[in-house]
Amino acid sequence: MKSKATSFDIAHMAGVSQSTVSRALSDSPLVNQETREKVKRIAKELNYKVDKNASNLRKQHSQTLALLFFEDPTSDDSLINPFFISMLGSITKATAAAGYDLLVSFQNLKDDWHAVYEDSNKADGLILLGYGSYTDYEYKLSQLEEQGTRFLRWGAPDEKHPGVSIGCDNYLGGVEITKHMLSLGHKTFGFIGYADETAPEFKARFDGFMSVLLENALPSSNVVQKNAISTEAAGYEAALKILNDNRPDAIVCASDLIAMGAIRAVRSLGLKVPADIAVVGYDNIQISEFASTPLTTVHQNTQLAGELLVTNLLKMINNEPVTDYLMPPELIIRQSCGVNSSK
Amino acid sequence: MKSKATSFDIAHMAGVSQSTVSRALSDSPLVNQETREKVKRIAKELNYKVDKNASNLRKQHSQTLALLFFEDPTSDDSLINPFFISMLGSITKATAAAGYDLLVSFQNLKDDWHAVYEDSNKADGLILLGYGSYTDYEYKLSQLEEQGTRFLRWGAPDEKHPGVSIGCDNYLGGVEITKHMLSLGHKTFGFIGYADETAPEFKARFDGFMSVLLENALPSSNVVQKNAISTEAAGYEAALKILNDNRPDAIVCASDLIAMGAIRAVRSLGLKVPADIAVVGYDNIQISEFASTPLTTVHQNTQLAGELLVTNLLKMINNEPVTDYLMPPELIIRQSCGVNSSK
DNA sequence: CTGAAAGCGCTTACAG
DNA sequence: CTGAAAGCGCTTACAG
Repeated sequence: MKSKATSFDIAHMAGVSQSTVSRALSDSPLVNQETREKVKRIAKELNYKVDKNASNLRKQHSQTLALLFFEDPTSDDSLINPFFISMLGSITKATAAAGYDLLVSFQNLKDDWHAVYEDSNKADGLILLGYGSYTDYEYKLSQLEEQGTRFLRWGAPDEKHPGVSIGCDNYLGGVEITKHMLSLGHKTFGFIGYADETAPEFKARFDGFMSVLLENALPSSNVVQKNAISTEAAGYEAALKILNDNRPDAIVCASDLIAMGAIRAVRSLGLKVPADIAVVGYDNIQISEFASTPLTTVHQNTQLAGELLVTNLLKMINNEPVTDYLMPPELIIRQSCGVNSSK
Repeated sequence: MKSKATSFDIAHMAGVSQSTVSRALSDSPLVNQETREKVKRIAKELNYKVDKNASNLRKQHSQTLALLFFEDPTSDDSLINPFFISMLGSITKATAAAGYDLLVSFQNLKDDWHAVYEDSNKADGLILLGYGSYTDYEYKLSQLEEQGTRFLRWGAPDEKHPGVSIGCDNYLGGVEITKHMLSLGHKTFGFIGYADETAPEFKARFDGFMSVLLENALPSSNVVQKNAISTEAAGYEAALKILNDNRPDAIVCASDLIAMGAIRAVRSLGLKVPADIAVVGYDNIQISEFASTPLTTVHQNTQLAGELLVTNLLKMINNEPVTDYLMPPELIIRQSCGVNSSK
């Protein structure tokens, strides 16, 4: 293994100064066309690549964005929430398109903030990605802000939280899905998913759901809500509890994973989806389309979300103003509610 | 935004030299207990973090691993192969556990190798992850090696390829799945998936499959093979072609995604899985469990794979010897082949 | 145990 | 258009 070439090696071979090499390689207009070409040719021959550490140290920025996944502490190790996974792709691409590198790390919302600061040091900006409540971490967020770290949070804008956030309008998603249910004649509901501050996304969906019921003068006795984390197993358990007590027209689930479990629960009692009980999910994860009964759900445009996150973070880095943004949700009607849309 | 503190600031405040600060912070045994504590306290107060660029430049290594996804050029943008996604989690964790950072980038196998070299410059080692053939890229791989880059390839070891690789035994996977089919009495088969060098993983699965048929003296006229890339749509198309011509006992698919499509095709003709036709997949992606008919498939231990990839790459970086490794596959029997295992 | 000094490989004013 | 020089913020021999 030969030691790597430096700009001095190239300078030597090209018979110019090292400064000129640096200029030529960065396409500075200050350098003669001919010189530039010669330098570039030699650099190529030597398989020379600028040392990022040196370059970044000198330039005082890292040309790197960090993506911090805050894991759902409840979900098991091997199963990352498919929704986030799908955002990873678009974030990676948007980052690369902007000429930045992407540092990815998984964080535990509970304790690993030390690592966050570490990362904030290695990156020009941070993207915070994770379900769940940042409520207990406002303090940390403030500290991040105070420290001058540029960061963007995925999630619903919330005046209680420092920093700007980009998210999907979960309230509106809940509204749309519920209107759809009502239009199909469903009147009594189960709702599965946390509906409190520990899961702001779920709560927003639930609130949207309830608002439509209220609007339509349906009594709150028409709905029974059960907490559940976003897993198939939790959805199954919760659905079973609901079905043991009563038999609503429909079960509204705070996530697709929960919905998968709910469908299994319905079936396990010998009932059919959607003939006996309708089920809706949220997220439009890949499974939802291929499920035994293709799931009616709400799509969140992860492609757009990733791009928005990256371009806005870049704006922050360039000291341009950035504001909260809420993306509209998109209702995807499939078979699990009793409507058969064309495939 | 106040400018970041440096080790000199701390040195000043602590009344010691900057070298001592550096030593104290890195827990050098050379520094007095009391001094260390004072320095650390002040560092904490100032929210000081070592500048990685400076530190890495000085130490001449980056303490970073790069993960390069080679995208299946055929798959659409938004859908990353779930199998790889699942490896991302374990790789990230293993990397973090080793105290390294992870740089993630998506590459196009075709042209973006420039970026690979870039990355090789920013990381101490590279993990190459992607389906498909590296055949055309041997040259690039050699160049990487020549350049002294430490890299590990995910995939079947292959003497034609430079570098060491860690992979799953696809041949054995094909063997096991086929033995299972035979034990259920299936005798005629469709096989969906490329079975040539462009897709070495698929080919190995196919070869394993064929070897068992041969062993059992089944004529090759008992199998019809159709090419397909790893998508639901391609699986659907290919299955339809097979079913239009003949009606095998079972369809063996080179991936779960293909199998999902095959199942849809079988159904679209009014046939049932597995009653009329058995279907098997490969990968054990999340969908396979929740599919309309839970899929019999082959599990690849992504958790282990990720750890193996990281620990072995770290060994390479430390100049320890590393050899190719093939992980055994694991047959997961569910309902799509006609056997009802306990859930 | 501690400090002064060198140097990692760049970029970019400064001077010509 | 080009070169000589400074300096980004560290780590680590070297000297005490």
